Parts: sequence; structure tokens; C-alpha cells
Amino acid sequence: MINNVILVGRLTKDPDLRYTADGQAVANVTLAVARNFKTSDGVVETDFINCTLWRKTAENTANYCKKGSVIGVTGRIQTRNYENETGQKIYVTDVLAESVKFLGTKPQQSRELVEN
Amino acid sequence: MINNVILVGRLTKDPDLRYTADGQAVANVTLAVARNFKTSDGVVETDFINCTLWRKTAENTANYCKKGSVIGVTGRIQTRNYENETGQKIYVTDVLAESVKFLGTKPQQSRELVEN
Amino acid sequence: MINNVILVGRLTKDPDLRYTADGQAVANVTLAVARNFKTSDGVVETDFINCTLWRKTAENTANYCKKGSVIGVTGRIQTRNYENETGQKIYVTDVLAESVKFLGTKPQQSRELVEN
Amino acid sequence: MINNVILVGRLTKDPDLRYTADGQAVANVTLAVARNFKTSDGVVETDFINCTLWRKTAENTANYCKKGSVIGVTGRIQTRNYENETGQKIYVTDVLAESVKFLGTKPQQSRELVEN
DNA sequence: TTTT
DNA sequence: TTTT
Repeated sequence: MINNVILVGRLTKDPDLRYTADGQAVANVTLAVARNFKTSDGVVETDFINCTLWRKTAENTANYCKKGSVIGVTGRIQTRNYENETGQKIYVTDVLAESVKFLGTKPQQSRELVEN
Repeated sequence: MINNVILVGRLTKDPDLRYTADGQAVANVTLAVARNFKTSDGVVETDFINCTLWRKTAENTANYCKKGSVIGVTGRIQTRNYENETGQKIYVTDVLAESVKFLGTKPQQSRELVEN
Repeated sequence: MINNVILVGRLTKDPDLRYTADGQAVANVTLAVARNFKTSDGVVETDFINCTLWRKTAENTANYCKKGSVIGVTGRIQTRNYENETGQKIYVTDVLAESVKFLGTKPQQSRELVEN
Repeated sequence: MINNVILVGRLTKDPDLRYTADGQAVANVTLAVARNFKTSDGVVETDFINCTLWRKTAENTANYCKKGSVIGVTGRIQTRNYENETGQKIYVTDVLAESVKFLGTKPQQSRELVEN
């Protein structure tokens, strides 16, 4: 079945790189992605999307990107759930990155050129 | 910023259609999307992805689709959070559908034709 | 740079499988993809999109699909150009498939559930 | 049927803005999109993808972008054909833009962070 | 709360 | 836990 995601957004903090027990690099980042439309009272909201990166992609992103960096991510949505300490079921959704592209770090004035 | 999702999967239950106070139709569905790869022990896992549909898209999907229907969804990831009764912060991620395509209901033998 | 395509459409003819001089399987297919909107005079038009498949993807698609099959393709747009016999420059654009998913063969009543 | 494209690339020249007989703005641009992989002899090739923009999207892109600008485009592939003066059938494929996002103009050091 |  |  098809499951494809493409994001361009800004890192909310430095990538958090770790290694699994068997030595696989893994990093988690959160992308702030401003919406292209406003609420009824004119506010631009932002979605905060968690992404999981593996291996070289994780290491390279940790090396080249930091809080505020603009990156493009392609990947797929993944879901899982677990029970927390209090026995409550917690549902987790994030994006498993297949590729990451570094798009810059400057106070970049990205600008929406569409109107429908 | 860019935020695009494309999914093809199966409804885990009948669409749940409601109306907001001001009369907007809204439906929630969950798509079961089998992964295209197996775990290290050969299991095909499935992601369960919640989608929110509005207006005509919500009504049409509720009319034409049911548990087991295969649909294609394009849209964007949205996130929000709230505090539950016990004061715990709950993070919610789902897909805001922009279009929905009905792709059939049969015991459809979808088959992956890729190998990398 | 980012270049991602997702298509669901119908094969206009049986896949055409060949092998390169060094034994790589390659297949060309054309996908008929009906548009989700009508012309000003109410006609639904169709785009005919050429796709190139390689290796296992080519062989599996040739084995499992035929004229009329509905498939999903993810991949990227590629362009090239050459001069024909009369010295005229010919520009060619097609989709390099990264994955192909077989979605059925029946006279499938795919139905658009969106309206904006 | 599904037909979705997402591109991030660089304008090969200034947008070419025109108006149809009935006053609709339309612009054509070509995006240079470097591939994320090399040929067998280590060359990074580039695809040159024609895009058609309409109305506000056309006008805004013509106003804010120029040769070298990096933009993100979402849209769909469209195909058409015609006979040229010599009676030869010419097939044309381009991307009908649904949204355009301006991502900067600097000699932007976009960098691929993936490896597969 | 999960579909075939 | 949120970026500019």
C-alpha cells in the first residue's frame, strides 16, 4: 500500500543522535512546518512533526544541521503504541525518513507564492 | 513550507460522520497501510493512520466507503495537543485529507511489485 | 533537490519488457490517469504518462500486469533529449519508477470522492 | 486517479509571464533538479522540468522569483500532443503547478544528507 | 479502537 | 518539548 510523505520545515532543536545496542545510528528531529493557510482569525499555525532518521542519514543530519536549519524530508508515516507507567495506552505517530536534504540555515524568508 | 502526504490503504471501520455546531460535515477514518518491508523476523507490519475529512469529501466518503474499502488520500500532516482529564499532555498527529479517491472494496489482492 | 511523483492509473497496453546489452531488465509502460476536474465543457481528460521500470520491478510488472491493470507508481521525473534522423531536437520526459504496486485488474469503478 | 508531483529545484531563467485572450495570467518556468545519484562514471545529472503556473501563482512567481531562485512546486503531470508544421506528432509533458513556494535565491549550498 |  |  502507498504511504509517502514530503516535508520542508525547520528544526525545532539540534538533532538528537544516539546509537542502538547493536550500533545503528538513529536520530530524532522535530520539523516546524508553517501552514499555508490561516485560521478564521488570521493566524498562521505551525505543525510540529517528529521524524526518525537512521544510519548515515542520522549521522549526516546531526553533523550538518542544527536548530533552525531548513531541511526537506521524504519518507513514510509510521505508527506504534505502548502502555505508559500508569497503564494508559499511548499512540505515537511520526515520519520515518528515507531521505533528508539540507536546504539552508539563514533567517530564510520562505514565502508562499500561491493563492487559491 | 511543504507538507504533503499520499496514502493508499484500507478503512479499519465505517467512516464516522458528524457535523460541527455550525453545520460543517466532518468524518474521521483510520487507514490500515501495510508496510512494503518486513521486520527482521519476516513479519509485515501495518501502520494505522488517522485521517480527518471535511465537507463534501466527508459526506461522500461516508456514503460510498465502509470498513474494508480501499481508498487513496492526499493531504497534509497536522498536529495538535491538549491536556486530558488527569492533566497529562496528549500529542495528536493525523492527516488532514485534501482529496479522497475510492479504489474498491473487494478482497483485493494488492501485491507489491518492487524489490530493491 | 526533491523530485517525487506518485501515480495511480491504468496500463494502456501490456508492459514491454526488454533486456539491455549487459542483461538488465527494463520495461516501459504508459499509465492512463484520468483528471479529477473537467474542462469548461464538462469533459474529463486523461494524461498518458510514460514510466520506465528496471530490474525486478520491470520483471514483476511484466509478469503480473497487463493492459487495463491498475497500478500505483512512486518515482521521479526524468528528462533527456536527442536529435532525430532529421536533425530535430526531441525532448523526452518520463517517470523513473522506484516502486510499483499492483492494485487490481477488474473494470474497477474508481470514483472521485472530493469536491472543493 | 492519483497524480501528484513535488519538486524542489532552481529556475533556469526568469519566469515568462503572459496573459491568455480572456485575461488569465499564465507563466512557464523550467526547474533544474539535480539528481540524488550519480551515473556509473560519477557524474551528477540534472533533470530540466517544465512547469505551467496559472493566475496568482503565475503572477507572484514572476514578481518574486528569477533565474537561480530555488522554489518548491506541488502539482500534477499533464500531457498533450500536437502536430508541428512538418506534420510530425510532438508529445509534450509538463507539470501543472498547484502551489509554488519561494525558498531563496542565494548561491544556496543545498546538500544531500542521504545515502542508501 | 485496527483492515485484507 | 517547539522553528523563523
